[in-house]
Amino acid sequence: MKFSVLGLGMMANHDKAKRGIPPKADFNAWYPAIVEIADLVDKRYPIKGMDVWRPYGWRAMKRIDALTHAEMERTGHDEVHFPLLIPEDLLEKENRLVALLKAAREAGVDPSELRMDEELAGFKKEVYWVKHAGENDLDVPMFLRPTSETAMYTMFPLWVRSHADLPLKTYQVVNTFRYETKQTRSFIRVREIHFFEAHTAHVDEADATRQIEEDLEIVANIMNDLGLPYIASRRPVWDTFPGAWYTIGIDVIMPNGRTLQVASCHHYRDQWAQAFDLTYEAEDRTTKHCHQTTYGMSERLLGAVVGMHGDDAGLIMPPSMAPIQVVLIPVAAHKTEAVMDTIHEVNNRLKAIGIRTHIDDRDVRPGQKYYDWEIKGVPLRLDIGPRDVENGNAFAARRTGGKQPIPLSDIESAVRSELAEIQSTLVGLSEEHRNSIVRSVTDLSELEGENAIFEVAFCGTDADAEVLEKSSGLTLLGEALKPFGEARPCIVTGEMTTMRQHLARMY
RNA sequence: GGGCCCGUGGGUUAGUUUGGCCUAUACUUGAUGGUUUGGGACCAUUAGACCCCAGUUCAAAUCUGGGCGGGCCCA
Repeated sequence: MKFSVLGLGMMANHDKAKRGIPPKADFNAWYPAIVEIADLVDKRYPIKGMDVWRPYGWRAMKRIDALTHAEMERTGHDEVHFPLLIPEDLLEKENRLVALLKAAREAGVDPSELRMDEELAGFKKEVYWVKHAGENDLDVPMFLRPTSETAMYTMFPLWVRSHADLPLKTYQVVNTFRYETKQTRSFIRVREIHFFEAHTAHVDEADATRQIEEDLEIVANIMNDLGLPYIASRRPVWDTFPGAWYTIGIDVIMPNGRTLQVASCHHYRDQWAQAFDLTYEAEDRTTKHCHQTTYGMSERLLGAVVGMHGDDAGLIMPPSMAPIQVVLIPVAAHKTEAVMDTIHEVNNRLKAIGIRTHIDDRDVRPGQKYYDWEIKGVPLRLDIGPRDVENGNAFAARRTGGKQPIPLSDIESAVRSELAEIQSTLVGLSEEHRNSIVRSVTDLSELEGENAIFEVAFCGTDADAEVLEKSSGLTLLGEALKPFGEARPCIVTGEMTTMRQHLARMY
């Protein structure tokens, strides 16, 4: 914000305050403010952690979903839709599975390498229960799905009979529920979650592993579309999803250097299949257990887009998912009829090539429109006034910075290249951001400083990891999917290793 | 699990310590009319609130208890 000696600065300051956007540097104030000011959500619904999606926010989310649907179609997943309610008794299978794995782990592994496992029964406390219907208590209580393994794997055995039914690749986009007791935050920590989950079943471990590789490719595509910097890590054992052989977490690097897990993939091997009797008849007529995977993402993707790209003036939507890619602003339309004619012509031509446009013909001053659309993060603005019509131009202003006239005669390709430039600016910024935040360190004493993620060589036990986390106050994201090229000494044990791990502050 | 704090128009808030001056402050917002319109215009008119229940009291936004809702800190 600029201040002038003439008091105009004071005016500007006051006007800014009208919208009440705190500076982005104060992220913890900026984020909750901007999601409401930009009309993404209405937090006034009287249940904590359950925001109302407003039209603009919902459209933004649906655009992100559209990217996901396109990837699902490309990779041959079929969309399904399971019930929200799950009967309590189905949980028994799952509990038995988790207990079994826990026992096995404890029996087979040196206890010094294991951490204390607090939860397990914790699951029941984090879900919403339906215990009455009408006037009656239910014989079998039901709960609102926190995720759909239990529901789906009850049905999968009915669907899978032979190897010809495999691979089974399904997904759904649904709401899931978690009874959060901690502080909630729009999109980031909520009680009703807009959730995507893909569930697959395969003939063997190798095929399931190939699925995980495909999942990571999908992650890469979507993250590139959204311009988000991320780290994919194989989670430590204690952070592995119950019942999973291993879990890969996808963490976005937020502006303040904290990480936000936006997605995860789980390789279940045949552990769940054994618990749920998910078998198939192989070509050699023998009966085998399926190997399964899941891949989940949530509305946190939108939270990451908001957090990563926004600035002091509001949101910045990447063109790939912006509900409105181009806003058309008629200027001084009352002076020349040709202004509105030109606006409509440009609008029609852009719509014809599939660009999402909006004409802002409200009867307010242009300046107010500019500010409004900056807050909402529309990537490209086209002003058209009498002067522009005369010159055969539209005046293009990029939300990422920069303004210039572009020719009306070739408006389609000019707009396309403006949008492409905005997209690549955002991707470029995201890479810069990653490079500025991730710091490679070789000694425990260097694990200091705010706004940083530390890359280390680490191959210690769970107990070593616990010490590492406790002493630094950071969280171990896990083993990066790409190891170091050459072995280095482990930051704790000093042993040579290529294991590349990250330590960060997580949301 | 333990501790602390808060609840006033759509939003942000003053007033609560010490009950009465509250027929509740200011900004913002909404509506209507007019003048305006190339970076947040202005004027006029107008709309809108003390979380709920019980109690104390001549008198409660203010005190007490409970409920509901929200926030923060620690494990």
